[in-house]
Amino acid sequence: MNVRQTHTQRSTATKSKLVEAATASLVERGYGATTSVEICRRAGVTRGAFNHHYASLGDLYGDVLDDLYARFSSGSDDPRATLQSTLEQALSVYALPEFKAVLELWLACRNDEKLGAGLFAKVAACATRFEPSAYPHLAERFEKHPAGEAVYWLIFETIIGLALARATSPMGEGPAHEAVVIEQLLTMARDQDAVMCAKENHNNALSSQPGPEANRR
Amino acid sequence: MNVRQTHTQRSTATKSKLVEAATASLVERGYGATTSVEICRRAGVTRGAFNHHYASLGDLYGDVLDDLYARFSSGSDDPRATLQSTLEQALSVYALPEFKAVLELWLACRNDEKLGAGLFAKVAACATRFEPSAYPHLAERFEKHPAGEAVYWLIFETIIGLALARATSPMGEGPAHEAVVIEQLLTMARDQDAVMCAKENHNNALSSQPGPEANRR
DNA sequence: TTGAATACATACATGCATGTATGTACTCTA
DNA sequence: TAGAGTACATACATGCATGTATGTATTCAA
Repeated sequence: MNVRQTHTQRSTATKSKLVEAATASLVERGYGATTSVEICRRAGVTRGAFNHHYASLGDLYGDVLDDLYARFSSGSDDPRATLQSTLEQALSVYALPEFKAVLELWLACRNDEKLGAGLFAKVAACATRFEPSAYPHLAERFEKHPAGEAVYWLIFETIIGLALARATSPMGEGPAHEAVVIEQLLTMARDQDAVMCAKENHNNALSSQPGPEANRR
Repeated sequence: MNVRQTHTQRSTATKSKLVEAATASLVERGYGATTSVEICRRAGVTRGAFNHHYASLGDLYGDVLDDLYARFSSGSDDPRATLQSTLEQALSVYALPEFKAVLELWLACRNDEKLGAGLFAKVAACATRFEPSAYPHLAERFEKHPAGEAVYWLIFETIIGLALARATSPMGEGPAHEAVVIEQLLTMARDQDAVMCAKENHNNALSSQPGPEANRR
């Protein structure tokens, strides 16, 4: 029916279509409504094709998570990361519609034992990518400045909260107070960066950077 | 079979059992696995009883949300609320296992059109209970101190993030960094309270309260 | 006290998601 | 190029959740 294709070409193409369809369905309709029938309908393949490549939905979700994590953490290995740059990277990611797919799978892992058995290790492995240890230079500074790590985790949890707000809003838009919260986070990140930077190289950073306590509004 | 009971007594007792069973099932097994069969099994009633009182699961979830909101917001109408007291009230609530039931229903509302049609108004009405306007004295101060409202919303979203972390963890426990994040929030709340309080009654608050920039760690 | 309404209980029918089993066309390898 | 393996497609069977319809016991109201 199609043009001539190698086996691996057909396989990867079909699996890719299934992964994309599953992601889209998770975002638009949630975990509960994301059935194999719905996924195959979106992907334009039959359930036979799905069953040939994946033993269960959980298997497919494994590939979905791999795909999403790869998208989310691209470019996160900058060796000169600061709290501000880390925050800005996170901000560029959390508002993506696909983030809802991750939230759906997180909750599903907790709820569905069979799914969790297969996926939980992958979820846990992903979680380490968001820990400070994933940013060596940040982690190093945190050893001397525990307050920096506190700010890091505060930023992290706040972003998750904002992502959940988007995921639960009817059109996927952010809450009315989103901008002001982000502004607050940016201020905190910059202030803490200034503190940590100032103590590293004593007296040359303070003049060019705003003071650590600046809360301009 | 039972001792003599009035009609309304039997009704309220049965509905109460159904609400509790539904909440427990939402917490333990999530929205997807919370079927009418499962709820009735937990409640110890037949599906006939359930169908007699509720036209659908969505109707029951309406009562579930009412019950949970009543529990969560009890005592939130203190006229002398501060950011710190509001935060402490929130901290005493968000870690309750029942909070996961609310999260499940929030996401389900977004995912399930039929459910959302009936429940979304109720969810939105609940959301207003968490807005600053629900704390008149706080809202009044925020008019002169927009930064206070920023801190308020930051606290709000961070707590949601922490609640989600608990909801998605295998045993419902908080993340390792939970304590340090909460400590950071408390510091921010106290500092901002001091700022707002200091500007209200000029010079008597600063001596007894820690300075607004204190970040003791 | 008697009819009517309420509060259930039971049984049946329907729809849907999944799993499996088998058939077919294409591709690779020897 | 011929057999074998791969990549699907189709059909059937099963299980489960929901809705409905009807039956029964209890309570209420006149």
